[in-house]
Amino acid sequence: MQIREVPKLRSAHQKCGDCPIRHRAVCSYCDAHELAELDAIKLYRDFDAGQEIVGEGELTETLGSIVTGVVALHKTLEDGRRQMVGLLFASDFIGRPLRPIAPYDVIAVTPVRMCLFHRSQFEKIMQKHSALERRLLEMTLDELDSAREWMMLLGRKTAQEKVASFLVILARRNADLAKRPLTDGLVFTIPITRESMSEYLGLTIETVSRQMTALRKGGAINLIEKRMVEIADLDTLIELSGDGSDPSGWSRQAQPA
Amino acid sequence: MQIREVPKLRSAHQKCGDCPIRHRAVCSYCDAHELAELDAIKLYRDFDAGQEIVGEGELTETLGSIVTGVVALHKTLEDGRRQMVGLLFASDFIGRPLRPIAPYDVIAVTPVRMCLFHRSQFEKIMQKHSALERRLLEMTLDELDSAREWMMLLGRKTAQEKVASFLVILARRNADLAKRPLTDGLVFTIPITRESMSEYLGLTIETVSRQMTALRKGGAINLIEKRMVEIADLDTLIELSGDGSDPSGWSRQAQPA
DNA sequence: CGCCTGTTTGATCTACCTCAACTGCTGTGG
DNA sequence: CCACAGCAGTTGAGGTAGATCAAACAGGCG
Repeated sequence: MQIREVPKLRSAHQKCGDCPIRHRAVCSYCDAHELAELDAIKLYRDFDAGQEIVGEGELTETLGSIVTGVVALHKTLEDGRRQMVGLLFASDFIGRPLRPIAPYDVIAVTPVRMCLFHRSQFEKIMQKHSALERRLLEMTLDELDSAREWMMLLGRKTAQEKVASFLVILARRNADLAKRPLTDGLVFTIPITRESMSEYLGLTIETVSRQMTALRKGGAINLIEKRMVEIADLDTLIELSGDGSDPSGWSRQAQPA
Repeated sequence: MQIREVPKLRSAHQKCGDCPIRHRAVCSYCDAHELAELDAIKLYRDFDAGQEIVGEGELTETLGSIVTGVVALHKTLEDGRRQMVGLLFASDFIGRPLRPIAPYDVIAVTPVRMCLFHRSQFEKIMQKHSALERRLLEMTLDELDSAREWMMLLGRKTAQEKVASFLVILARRNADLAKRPLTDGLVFTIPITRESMSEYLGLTIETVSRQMTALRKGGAINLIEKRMVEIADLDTLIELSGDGSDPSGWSRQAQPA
């Protein structure tokens, strides 16, 4: 559990200007001067897949952005039941300024590189320059919308709809990142295990597996590998996801205005 | 449905200084000067119980704080399944700056008085004075935590645990507002119908009713009236709610630093 | 090769849903 | 003042989606 004891520090000290998440992360509204201030205090750190980044209830002395990789937020009940409450990707921000105690586990799902700041230093800069604060507010509002969409999924959707919805989200994100339209034939990998999927969707691992097979047999998807999906029939998949015309949501990836 | 056409405008133009939510709302960090600016553009509006304040997918031209009353946020699937995704009380903020399209219905559960601002005016002031923005960020982060706690409830808790959890939240909030400790004997009213409870908890109305009876028969609560609950045995109730020692959460009402 | 982890598939069980009836209030109108 | 309609809530009987328990399979790795 405490692999965290030996954090890797490979300080591949990259200039912020070249950063792959420069235009989407919390720093995206910063001007050159502000960026320089952040640059001076930032710190890269790598985590292995499966490694715990922060434990539920812990005091966190750092916060920062995901540069590469996928991170999951988990809550656990005493008897071990677990629910994923966030799934974060490159450019997403981890840690809550002014709220030092983590209300959930933070776990690297794939190998992850973080761009970290010390809490107090970051908070100081944030109070000085509103660009950071503004962007963080935007990102938090988007997270909140996404959490609410997820609540609808957890509370009211069937197992089939949950799994289909999850695949649509992943497909959207992948099409987005590849700057390609979301169409039949799109192939992407599911970055998490079936077990994590079940924790995301409020199901058991068996039910997730059965629904994946059902979607495959129903012609909505092809399973190229267990973790590699091809969208065979997007319309069907969206239909099965329960939010057909999807007026509001899911696309948290909305461009930052 | 469109009772909204005839909004009451009773402009009981109250000074911000006397406002009951002055020290908790989005404006709580504002100094006298900033407050005066807000005062100049604010507008009170009252809504009846059951009235729709904003519809899902609508463009909202106003945002603001709840002065009195209870407000619910709902999402609806095409086939009519509904999930409550937020339950807001006095001093909570409604509306998302920079995000004009509402991703959910906003409905007055009790009679509600709102303190409203025009979106563009509010955003302008917000960009000028960071006090507003800072407080809004804090409140949004707290909402997000609360949404995540709720996800845990929806995804993993049993019907019994859901209902017990809901009662504990209400009890906490009531004890808080009354500035009294949370103990056996506390009496409070449930501000929503059984139907709304079921939409909050991702259950049916019948299951909610059955679990209320079970909690009563189990000696955890007394039902003074259908909507009025006495905490008979707080320890049992918390035990049944599933998060016994509750390390992290539920207490979104944390004092603003 | 055999072990381990992740995944699939099958058989059964149960918590919660669905459908239906009934109770108690409150308001309305003859 | 009573009849009764309408709504919120409760209770019961039976059905089902998804959980649980169990077994088998596939791929990677020492």
